[in-house]
Amino acid sequence: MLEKAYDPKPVEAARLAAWDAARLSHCEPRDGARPYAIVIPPPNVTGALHVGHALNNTLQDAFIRHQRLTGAQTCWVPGCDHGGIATQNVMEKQLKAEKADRHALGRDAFLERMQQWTRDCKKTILGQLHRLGCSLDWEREAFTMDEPRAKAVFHAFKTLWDRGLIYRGERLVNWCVRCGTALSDIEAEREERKGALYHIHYRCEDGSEGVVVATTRPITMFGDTAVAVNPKDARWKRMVGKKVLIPFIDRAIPVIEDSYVEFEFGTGALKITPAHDQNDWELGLRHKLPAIKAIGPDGKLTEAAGPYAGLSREKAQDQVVADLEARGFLRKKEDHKSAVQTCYRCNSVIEPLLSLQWFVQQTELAKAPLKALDAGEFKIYPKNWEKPYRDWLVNIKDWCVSRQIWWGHRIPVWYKDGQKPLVSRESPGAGWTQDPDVLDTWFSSALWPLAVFGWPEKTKDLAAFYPTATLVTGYEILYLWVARMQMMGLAFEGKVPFADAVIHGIVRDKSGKKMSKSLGNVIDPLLMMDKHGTDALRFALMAQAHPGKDIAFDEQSVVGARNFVNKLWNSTRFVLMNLPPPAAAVSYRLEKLPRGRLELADQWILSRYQAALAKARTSLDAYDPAAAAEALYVFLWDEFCAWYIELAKARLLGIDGEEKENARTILVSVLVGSLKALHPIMPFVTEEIYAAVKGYAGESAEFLLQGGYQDAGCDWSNPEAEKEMSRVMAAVTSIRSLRSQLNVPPGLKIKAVAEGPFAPAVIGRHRAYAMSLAQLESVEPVNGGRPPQSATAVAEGVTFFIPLAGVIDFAKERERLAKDLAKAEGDIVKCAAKLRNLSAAASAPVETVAQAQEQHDAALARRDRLKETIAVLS
RNA sequence: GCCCAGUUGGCGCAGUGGUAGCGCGUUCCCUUGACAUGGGAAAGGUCACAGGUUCAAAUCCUGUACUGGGCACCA
Repeated sequence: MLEKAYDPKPVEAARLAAWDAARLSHCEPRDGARPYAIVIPPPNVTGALHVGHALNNTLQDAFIRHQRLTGAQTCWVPGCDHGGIATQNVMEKQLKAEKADRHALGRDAFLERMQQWTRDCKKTILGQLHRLGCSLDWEREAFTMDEPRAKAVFHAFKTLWDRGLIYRGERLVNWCVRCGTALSDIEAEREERKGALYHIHYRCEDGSEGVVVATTRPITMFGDTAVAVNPKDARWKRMVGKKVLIPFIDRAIPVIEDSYVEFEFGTGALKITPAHDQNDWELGLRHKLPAIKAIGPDGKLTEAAGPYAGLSREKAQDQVVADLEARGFLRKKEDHKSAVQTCYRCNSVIEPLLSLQWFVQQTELAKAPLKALDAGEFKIYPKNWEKPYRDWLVNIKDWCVSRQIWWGHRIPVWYKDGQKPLVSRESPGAGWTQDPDVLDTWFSSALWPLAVFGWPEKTKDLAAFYPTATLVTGYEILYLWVARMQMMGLAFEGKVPFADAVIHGIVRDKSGKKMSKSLGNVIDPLLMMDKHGTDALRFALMAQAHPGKDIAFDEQSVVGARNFVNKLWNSTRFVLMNLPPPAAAVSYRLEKLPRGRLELADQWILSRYQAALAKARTSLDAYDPAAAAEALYVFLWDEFCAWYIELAKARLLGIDGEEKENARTILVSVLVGSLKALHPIMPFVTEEIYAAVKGYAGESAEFLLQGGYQDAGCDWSNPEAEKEMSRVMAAVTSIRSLRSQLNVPPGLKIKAVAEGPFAPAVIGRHRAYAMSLAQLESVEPVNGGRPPQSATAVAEGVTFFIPLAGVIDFAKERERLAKDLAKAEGDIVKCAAKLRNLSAAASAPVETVAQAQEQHDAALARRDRLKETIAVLS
């Protein structure tokens, strides 16, 4: 016998142990079954998982389990990402807390510590994924920096090099002063900040007035190599060709013309600093201007800044502005908002810096992904991300892949005086030194779907599971990761790495704010699992995972899901209580039911059951778990438990016979089929229940995943039964409502009489339903008119009179009925308007007209009954 | 500046042409042999605004406002 309340902890532990022991989620490629593979977005080894990871991985697990239940051979590959800058930052913080730093430690010792950290962190993360119930193939664990992946990285680099798609060059790159490394364009985020626009006077070399330039960053003037004005700008025409002097250092720079310069902005004169601004860099190229670095990689001003050399950016800014003002160079200072670029890892302001870096040429590589998108070989769900994705590929710029950090794949290029650089994994010999930089962490991530299957080797796994089916990730890494995987996969294997990308939202706090440690609003998924159970957390997330939308996460939703889990548990308890002992039990299977002899509730629930399962399946096929969760929740709670179980009670308590057996068959079958449908979302409780009931269902699979979805055997769809049942329910509800409003004690059985076209059904074949669900002592036809001292309940096709001598308050009853009447009148107006509309239109569908007519007539009938009753009461 | 989403009861969200739904919360009643992690009944919304298309609009179109996001930026 099951416990009264579901206790997730012991169940989860036991189920995980059993799944592991059976290697349930391990897969070897085999012939015959359709492959369905997913590679996990490898979490960075930066710490523990957060609730966003819980969402991401529950989605994947739901899809994997769903596909497996449909008969696919599924493969879900686990792993972690070394996480480059992000992880190195974590370690640097640790070192700082120990009053140490990586330079003091040295590269080798630092890397050793990183390895140790990585081992611990991987264990934590994979343990958490395991706890979440993820049916990952634990025997395939991969890491972006392990040996097989290192081989893949080298092979990719070498291949791109050989194809001429990798080059080294001095370019203006996004430089994070704090992280001490270059970043790619997408790793620099833009942020609007308040600042000032400074108007600075540059004297003319010949002693004349000179020009006034406007800039937000006065300190870059030490790197100026020209001042540009618009050729059509009469104001500055006189200055063109002359030379002006940079304040404080008096370096002379030419005044040139370029139509890029806007008249309206600032003074119309633009100082040009090719080494510190992207636009200036391009202007510099156009006019063959030299590039002078005024700010170094450490964020401090260089010798070019003369007296300011050695000051930090921030200090120098204040000092230079003060001095400009003191010396009369500052002509004007106005408030100005400008977009600054910040580092996506540490949020500090990025400095455009001229430096020697490695780049991957992108235009060529972007062609195949665009073609794949156009051809429909690659789809993004939801579709609205396809346009930004396409735009990014179309406007793509070369990818800076070198990072001046230590944690990562070292660039496999070796240098020796007088020799061409050599691409090699191993040292080519004495005298050669390896490039000190490492590759962007996204370089190895881009190879992930290939590398986890052993690429570049032509492995069986690669043949079986590449291309993979689905990639599940957040929109924040659509370009950073998704697009790059497409480029690499197509470049190396000629096939998309995954056919579908499912883009989900981010999990926010309950008021919709982004979770962050500093706000203190982060939700720990482990805590949620501890408090409410893993299935509850998973269900809560899935029920809100509408395609592409963010989730406002409230712990209450987990409590609600926990309640649903418990409801499922208890409905099972009820079913088991009403079955014969296992030894005596036959197997209850839908195909054994006598189709022609089922009663209304049976026909109804089977029809609803079939619809719910179909909805759940198609929703999961369409990557819409919220719709699947909703369909199953409503079916199980509001239909199966609230109505069917209640209706079946009478039969189960009654005499043995076909009717009781039918009820048992349906209870067991519908329960088992629903468990299977629910299993992708809540694997633990469904597995536990399945173990308890599968014997009755004639199933022998050890685990739910091994059995596949239930085959209903035939089409149970039955619109007539659904309609009839909904009328019964409405009749029952009308009596319940009356009882409640007249304060009839719930336990008190009452007598009722009924009239109307649907009354024979209520009194006759559905008599037992009405009796038990509405707590009636009896229900009889009206004989000789309305009973005196009775209350009235008007439902569609049937009116009940409940004699309540002494109990009934006539004023209250009139009030109640008046309300119903008003509702009926309102309905009539609406229905009549609709009917008029429809009759005026030639194109109106016949069924719509018939339905509207029916609704109209029903409302009319209801109104008439209510009017009569009110008249009698007055 | 351009583009894309969103705007529905107190809160969070479904709902792509035919009388507005769900969860949580709220009110009243109920410890009746599955479940108080429960049951029953109820209150609560002119579906952001303005036009338009249609017999019929929360739903389709146009515009506006606000919110969020993406992209690109005039230093």
